[in-house]
Amino acid sequence: MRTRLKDVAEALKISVSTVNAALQNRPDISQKTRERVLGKARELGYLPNRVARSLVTQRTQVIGVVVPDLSRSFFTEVVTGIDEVASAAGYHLLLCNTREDPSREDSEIQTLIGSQVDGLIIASAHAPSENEVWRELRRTGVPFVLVDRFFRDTHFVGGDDEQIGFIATKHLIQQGYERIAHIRGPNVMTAIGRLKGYTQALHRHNMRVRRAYIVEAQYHDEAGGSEAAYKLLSLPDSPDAIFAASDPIAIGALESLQQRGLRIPEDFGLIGVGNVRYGQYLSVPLSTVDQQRQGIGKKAGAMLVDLITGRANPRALPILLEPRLLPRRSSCCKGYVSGSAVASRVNAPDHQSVDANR
Amino acid sequence: MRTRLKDVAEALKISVSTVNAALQNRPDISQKTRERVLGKARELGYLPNRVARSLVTQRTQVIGVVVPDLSRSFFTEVVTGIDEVASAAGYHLLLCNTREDPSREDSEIQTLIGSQVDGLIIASAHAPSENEVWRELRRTGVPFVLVDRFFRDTHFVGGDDEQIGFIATKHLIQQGYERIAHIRGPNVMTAIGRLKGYTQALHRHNMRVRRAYIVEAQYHDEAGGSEAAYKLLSLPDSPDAIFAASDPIAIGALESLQQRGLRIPEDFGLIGVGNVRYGQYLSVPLSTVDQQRQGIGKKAGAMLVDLITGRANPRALPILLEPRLLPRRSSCCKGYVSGSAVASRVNAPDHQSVDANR
DNA sequence: CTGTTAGCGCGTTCAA
DNA sequence: TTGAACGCGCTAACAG
Repeated sequence: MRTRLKDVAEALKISVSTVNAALQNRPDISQKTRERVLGKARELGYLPNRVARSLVTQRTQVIGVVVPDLSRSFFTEVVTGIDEVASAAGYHLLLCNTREDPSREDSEIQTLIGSQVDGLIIASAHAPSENEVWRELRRTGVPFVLVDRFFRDTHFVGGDDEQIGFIATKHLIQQGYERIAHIRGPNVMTAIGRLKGYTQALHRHNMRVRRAYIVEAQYHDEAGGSEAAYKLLSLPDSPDAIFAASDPIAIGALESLQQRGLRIPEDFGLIGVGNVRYGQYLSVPLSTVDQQRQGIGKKAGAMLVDLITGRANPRALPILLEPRLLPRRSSCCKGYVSGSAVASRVNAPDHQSVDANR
Repeated sequence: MRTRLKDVAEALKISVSTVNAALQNRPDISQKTRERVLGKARELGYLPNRVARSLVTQRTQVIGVVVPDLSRSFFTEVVTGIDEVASAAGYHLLLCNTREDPSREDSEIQTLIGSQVDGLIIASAHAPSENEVWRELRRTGVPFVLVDRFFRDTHFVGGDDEQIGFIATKHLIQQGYERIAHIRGPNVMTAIGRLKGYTQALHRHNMRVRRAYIVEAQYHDEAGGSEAAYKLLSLPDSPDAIFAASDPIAIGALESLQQRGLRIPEDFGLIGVGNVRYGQYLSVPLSTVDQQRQGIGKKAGAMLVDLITGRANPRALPILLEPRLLPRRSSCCKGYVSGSAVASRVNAPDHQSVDANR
């Protein structure tokens, strides 16, 4: 059913290794045989068996990709970025969705190693402490790059979360908001970094950090964002702006704000993170910080390919992509009544259309 | 560096095949040896080499997935659905992004076949005529399922596009709109089906189909939707509602409508297709038709797994998932002034939160 | 230039 | 209950 090298060889009454050499365009094969081989191979529909090839070459041209949640746009965009550089370098992606389950992550990584992937890109679901499997990874020597969640002494590519928190908060301050709250993400690196940036920006501008102004939600949970905003608005001395750790949180918050009858951005400022698609088409165009999701994927893919081919520095050094502020109407600006003044100021620095579609 | 069966065997001074048998939990191995083997295997960090295993078993436990554009949410949601059932059945996904390039699709499918994938799920970039590679697919006997784009005599899972077009248009008619235009997608099956449903609905309600009311845009192109709507509004007898073939098109159209100062839904009705995330949070919550994207992926995955394991009917029969109308504010309803009456009517049938997150 | 030979790591006979 | 031998399809020495 499947044509093998041997079938081509027998049809031509020559040896397997000659066929092989001809198909590899090796120079030590006569033009005539090469043509005969190519012709017959095509005629019989020969396709090289990459499994057999991998067994001997010890390379699969496959990169394992491990993500915690395929249904979140962050990860699919990262995967898209990875695929772009990986496929250009001749690699395919073997995809694993761990659904935020650390034990599943461990077992998936093991089967990926068993699959002889040439390298791995992992967005880990593990808490910072329990990094068991990576000993295994190190032992086998499979090159791997972490994205989104960082661990010591590993190759890492991610957004610069402190910067993200810092520029988002600073932006709100500069727009004249005075009581800035933060809806933070769960207890993972990225959320911690954004929180840190938030507090730093407040300090830098001599504003105090109030515990009550910091509430938590899941990154992808609009309802949670809504609740969190509701809590904040119920405070005795309620805030006049929110830096949300993600766009979905911000979108949820927006609902609460609007239900409360608050005018945005006049009464209340709002900014998120992630630059989700359609953020600019929301009932109030949402200011956000772009983390360069595809860029993270591309960098990670490029780094891994370099690691595989030995072109990269095997010393682990983290790469942080610079975030970009995308001010839109939801935070621009307190005091403006509406309309064109804001719109024109907002359009210029908005890189969305340029970068989101590449 | 990598532990092999042989290494475990030598460490234990027993034969490879005994180790193998022990690891497979075959009953004809004594409890004692089994434990010794398991212990040593764990100690040495043995992971079965799936490449070698595949070479002999002729199965890889890998499903090839071919999509034309990873950056479109439709395909990533389908992939998510596929992964859900595939991983549950013990399969991994080998992902290929063809970037809408038919020749790339052909070559990718070939390397996937060469990779000995156990099956393929393909969202084809090919125009209906040029189905070259599928002879190859048929010849090799690799089971495959098509999604999104249909071809004769193949296993297919997709949305019911005629239904989609029909119920969307019918909905606009029932809401009292009278001059209903259609921004159709490009010349592919899905767009043709939706167009057909559109014309059928008009006929059914004794409304005429006007050529000028049908303009074209790319599915994922908001700017194109915007232009298309602009054209429609420039018509002498301009429409009072648009059925857009996708949500992004509808979102683009929405911009044009608002720039024109039209009140939605009072002056103008709008409905899209796809149930993109955040559609309900847009400046006007967007009515849409849910195609069940993840459902398509799940069905396709389940069908392929059945095909691989021989449980499925090898006769090709297309599966069309039933679309669901999600009426939101953008089309509900002409004559209503605003607010709560609409909102409450709209919330009940909105399945988004239920289905989008599974 | 072409053919022969020897593995890659594992699974599956069949003997012992 | 265990071990030896063979083959999956291909690549890479080396021999002719």
